[in-house]
Amino acid sequence: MADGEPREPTQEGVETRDVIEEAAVDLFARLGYHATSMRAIAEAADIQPAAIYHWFPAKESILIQLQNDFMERLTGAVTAAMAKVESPALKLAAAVREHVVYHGLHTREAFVTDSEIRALSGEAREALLESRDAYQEMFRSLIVDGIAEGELSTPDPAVATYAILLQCTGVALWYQPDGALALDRIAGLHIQLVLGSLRAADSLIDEAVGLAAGRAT
Amino acid sequence: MADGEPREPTQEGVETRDVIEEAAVDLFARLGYHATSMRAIAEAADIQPAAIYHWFPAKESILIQLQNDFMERLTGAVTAAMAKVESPALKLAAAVREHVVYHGLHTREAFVTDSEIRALSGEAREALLESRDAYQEMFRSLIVDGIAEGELSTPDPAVATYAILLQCTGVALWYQPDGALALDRIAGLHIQLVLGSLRAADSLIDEAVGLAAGRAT
Amino acid sequence: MADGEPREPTQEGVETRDVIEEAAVDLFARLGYHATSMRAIAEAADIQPAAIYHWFPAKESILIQLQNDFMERLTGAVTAAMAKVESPALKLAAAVREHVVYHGLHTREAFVTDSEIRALSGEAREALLESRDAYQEMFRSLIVDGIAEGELSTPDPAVATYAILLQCTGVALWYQPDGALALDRIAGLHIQLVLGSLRAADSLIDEAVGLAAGRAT
Amino acid sequence: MADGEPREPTQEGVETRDVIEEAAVDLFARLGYHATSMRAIAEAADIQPAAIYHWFPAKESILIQLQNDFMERLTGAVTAAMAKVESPALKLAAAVREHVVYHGLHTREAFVTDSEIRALSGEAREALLESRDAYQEMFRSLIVDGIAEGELSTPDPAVATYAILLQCTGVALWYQPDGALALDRIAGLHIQLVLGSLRAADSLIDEAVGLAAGRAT
DNA sequence: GATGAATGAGGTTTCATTCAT
DNA sequence: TATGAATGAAACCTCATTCAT
Repeated sequence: MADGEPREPTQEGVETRDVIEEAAVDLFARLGYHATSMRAIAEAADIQPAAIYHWFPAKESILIQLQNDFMERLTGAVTAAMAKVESPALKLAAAVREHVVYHGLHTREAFVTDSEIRALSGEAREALLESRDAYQEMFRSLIVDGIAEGELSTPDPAVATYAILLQCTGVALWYQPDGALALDRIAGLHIQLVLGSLRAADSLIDEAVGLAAGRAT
Repeated sequence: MADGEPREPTQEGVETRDVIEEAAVDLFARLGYHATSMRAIAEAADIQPAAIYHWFPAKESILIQLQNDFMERLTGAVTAAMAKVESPALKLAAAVREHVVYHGLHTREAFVTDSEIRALSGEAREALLESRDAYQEMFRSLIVDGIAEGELSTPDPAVATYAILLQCTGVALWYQPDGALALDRIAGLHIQLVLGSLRAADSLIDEAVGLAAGRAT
Repeated sequence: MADGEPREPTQEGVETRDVIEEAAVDLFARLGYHATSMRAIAEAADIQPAAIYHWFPAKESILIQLQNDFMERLTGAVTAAMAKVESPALKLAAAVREHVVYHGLHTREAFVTDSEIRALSGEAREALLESRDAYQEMFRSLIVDGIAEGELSTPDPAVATYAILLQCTGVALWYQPDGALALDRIAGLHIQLVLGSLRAADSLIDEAVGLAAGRAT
Repeated sequence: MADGEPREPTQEGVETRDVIEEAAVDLFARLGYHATSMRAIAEAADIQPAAIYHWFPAKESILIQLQNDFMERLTGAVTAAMAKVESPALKLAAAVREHVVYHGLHTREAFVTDSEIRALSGEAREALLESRDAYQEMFRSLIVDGIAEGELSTPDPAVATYAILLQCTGVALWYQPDGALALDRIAGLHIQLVLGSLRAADSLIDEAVGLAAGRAT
């Protein structure tokens, strides 16, 4: 938030900033942060390298903004989705669904946020790790609650949380918008996999998948 | 360790190659391939940068060797583990167990192999993608066979394969050898999660976990 | 001149490009292309090595530009000189004169263009060889025409062309602007040598030398 | 002579030294001295780079030996050829013939000797320049003598010497042993060109060409 | 708001050479 | 007689960044 504050948002200016971000996320996702040069970003954005420094104080700021924005919006979307249902298992299903859909809609941002944490230095890294941990904790406590309520079962909620988030986050790695599989269906499949791996009852799984179906972000 | 200090005369030349590889895998895993300089590798290996070129023709070659070695050994270990049991579900459990254990024993190699495919160029990239795809296909066909035999169930074996491998591979991201959790136990947990997500019967899961337990790589 | 001294603000950016070219041609001529480092060029141009890359994409580009410019201007000057007289022998004399004078005025460019063709790679080499061959062909056909008209005589026009161009080009190797010999006189001497070696009549030689005299480039 | 003295000439050893020299002259001629690496020479000689240092103390020594040998042998051959005839013009013709033939038989050595003088440093450069100057002086004094005897005529013997040697030396640049032109004929042509450019009588030229014909080195 | 020019540090790689064996 | 391993310097070039305009 602190880094790379937007200047006065005249219409043209804001566009340039967006063009830079778009170019950056695309290159970061395809080549990686360190393999992407400011020159390459500038070229993709059809401006001069120096112009980037009007909008971002440094290369790292583009990354930071990207990652923080993604985490904030993801957390918001998932929190909102969870609020709409009651039981822990259904909340978990809603969270999984929103997580998968959001990752499918923003594969590049998701991948960059996840894989380039190590490119950050100092405070920015700490901050991102913190919000990531908070995000994971949301899922873990749902699982714990679900166990407490007898809906779910697993010998190790912490490991299960890692495993579940990894498989859901991984959607960003292979999902393609123009592919044969609809994002909605993929989300449903993941609910089934997740609740299945937590030994939920068939009826609960069916309910969870059914509730989730047909709703878009 | 300091500059100028004479090193103990290396026992064999090949040791230098190993030292370079060790330094490289460590840095690649911590910083990423592009964020790791040859100078840094040389420093970590306590040699001059030029000496690296006596053993590897280019920076990329170190990465290629690392990745190919890992994939080859992983595939070998998993194939061998699968051969020891009969039914598709038990083969899958054995594969999951070996995959998790191998990734836990070689977290850095696993992570670098997985995350730095894009750092490769041309043929090396194609070759690695090919062997990765073949590896994935092993798992997918086990799932398909398990469904055919009535042991397993999932609406979409392809998506399930992605999801399962992602969560098992992810062990390399968080497992720490000196942590509280034994690798053996983590492997067992993943068998439970995987077979659970594929709706295997409780008895089958128990059998699979039991069979796997107590065997080391 | 010394380090750290502020330079007079360059009048125009393009001047830097010229300074680089001047430094490069000087070093290439004295040390050879491969013995000249970018650092040395930068130092001679009183800029940082990186600044060169603002004006030329690579070391080879400096050479290519140098050579192409020289060949183009030389060909233009010689072609123009030839157009001013009628008979083949007089055209040849005019060409020799212009060739010698141009080489004397641009000894370094001439020498570098001639001697560093092999430093080029691929297309640039082909292109330069082509323009050099076309240039040689101009001289050869003049000799052939002169023979046809009975003005000149030689058993082998091709060999004569090589020999004549070598001796005229060689002026760039030994001529010194501040030396005792005027360029004009050297050009006249070469007309005499060339026409003499082609058995031209004394009267024709005298006419050719006379026509050429007193005209500057 | 001083540099790179041959060790005890056991049969194998001498062979290695020759192989190195052969590889070096070939590469120096094709790529230039500075563009040729010791590794490349070693590879062409099918040995390890370190082995070269058993036979030559440094890269420059290979060049020095090459150039000195060539100049010594060339001077010897030309001197011997000159001794066989009497008048200055015929001596010049014999010298031209021997010079051309020797350059045709040793194009690579000739070219390297001529073009890589600037690659030498210090004493070696001085020494080579000295022997080159002495060689040129031989030709110049023949021309001066020829003029004194009324056989030859040129307004400037010094310039004529440069021009004549440049065209004759240039044979090394374009002559190809397997080409259509016999070296003998090329030598004859150059005698004609040289004596022609010095305004020798037709009868003298015919005699000079005739005397030279049919003799091989 | 954006550019063109430039910088200083550092990137990967190659160089000629050395030396113990 | 030759090698394999290693070195320190330097090669070309790219990097993120700055700044006057």
